Amino acid sequence: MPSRSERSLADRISAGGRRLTPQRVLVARALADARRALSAQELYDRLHTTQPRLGRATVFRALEAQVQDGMARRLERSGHVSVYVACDPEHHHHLVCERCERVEDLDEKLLQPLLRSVDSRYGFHVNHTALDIYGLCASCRRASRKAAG
Amino acid sequence: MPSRSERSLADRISAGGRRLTPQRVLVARALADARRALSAQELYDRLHTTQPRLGRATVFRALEAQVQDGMARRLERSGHVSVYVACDPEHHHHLVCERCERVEDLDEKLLQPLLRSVDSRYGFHVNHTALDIYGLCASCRRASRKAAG
DNA sequence: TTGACAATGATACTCGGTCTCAACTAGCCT
DNA sequence: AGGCTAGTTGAGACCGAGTATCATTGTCAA
Ligand SMILES: [Zn+2]
Ligand SMILES: [Zn+2]
Ligand SMILES: [Zn+2]
Ligand SMILES: [Zn+2]
Repeated sequence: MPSRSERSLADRISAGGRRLTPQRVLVARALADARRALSAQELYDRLHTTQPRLGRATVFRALEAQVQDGMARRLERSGHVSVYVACDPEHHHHLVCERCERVEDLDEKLLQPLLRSVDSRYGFHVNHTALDIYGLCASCRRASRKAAG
Repeated sequence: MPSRSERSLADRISAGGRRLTPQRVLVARALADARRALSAQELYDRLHTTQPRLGRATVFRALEAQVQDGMARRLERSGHVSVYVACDPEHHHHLVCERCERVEDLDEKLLQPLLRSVDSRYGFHVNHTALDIYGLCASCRRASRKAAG
């Protein structure tokens, strides 16, 4: 019954001239509901149990389409596996909690001083930066502090 | 003839209780001479032409050993391929030139303000950061300015 | 409604990387 | 120098993520 979010989901899929198929809706909703980064295989495993007719290649294609349509971003996680996270396309970088796996967006403005220094100190002209910060999110940090006493 | 650098190369391989084999020397020297990031396959292709007896698995193993011994670092380049670059183990991040492929080390101190902000603004406890900055190095930048007029 | 053509799903395939194992050898001990 | 032994090599089987192929299906605009 989440007709609002469902609606906008369908709209965003339809945008860009893509056909609105049940498979794409399925994948997009699953990724959005996860609220964390998942690999295509993980997503396929989850969905395949309840949707036996869903193909593996379709999941890969649906995720790729989401990336191109600005509904998700692909992160190259160490170990040569791509993971996908539902989020806006503008920003570029994430805080990834190693305990609960949640992904938080980093304010791009915080990168400006670093990029300026790179230019001035190294004469290096920055085109693109790949940055992911791993650690403990605020809530996991509180929980672990409490547990540690 | 580069007996000094050759010597220290052998020393560094021997350190950590590893046996000094011609294959390891071969791989280590090739990576050091390249002065840029290379994938295991690229390195194998280069070496295999002049050393037909060198095995593919050996190159992968030699590179992995170099990473563990602090002679090289592995970068997860986009497109699920690992590339290796000969450099010290202490620093963590690189400026990668997209024209000449050279890799330059980034002074870690430049990251401190960003990491502090992440802690204070998001309450996020940073364990580890993966950062690579892509663009044009100083010399390629000069060359391209000159060419563009 | 219908037809063009995008999308799906099954499967074959590619390719980076690892595993296995018999043959080899670096390094140590005598 | 000669031998021992455990680490290393190389060939090839294997694995797993991702892509390509192609007949079939389904969307959506006309
Ligand atoms: Zn995000
Ligand atoms: Zn957390
Ligand atoms: Zn470096
Ligand atoms: Zn350059």
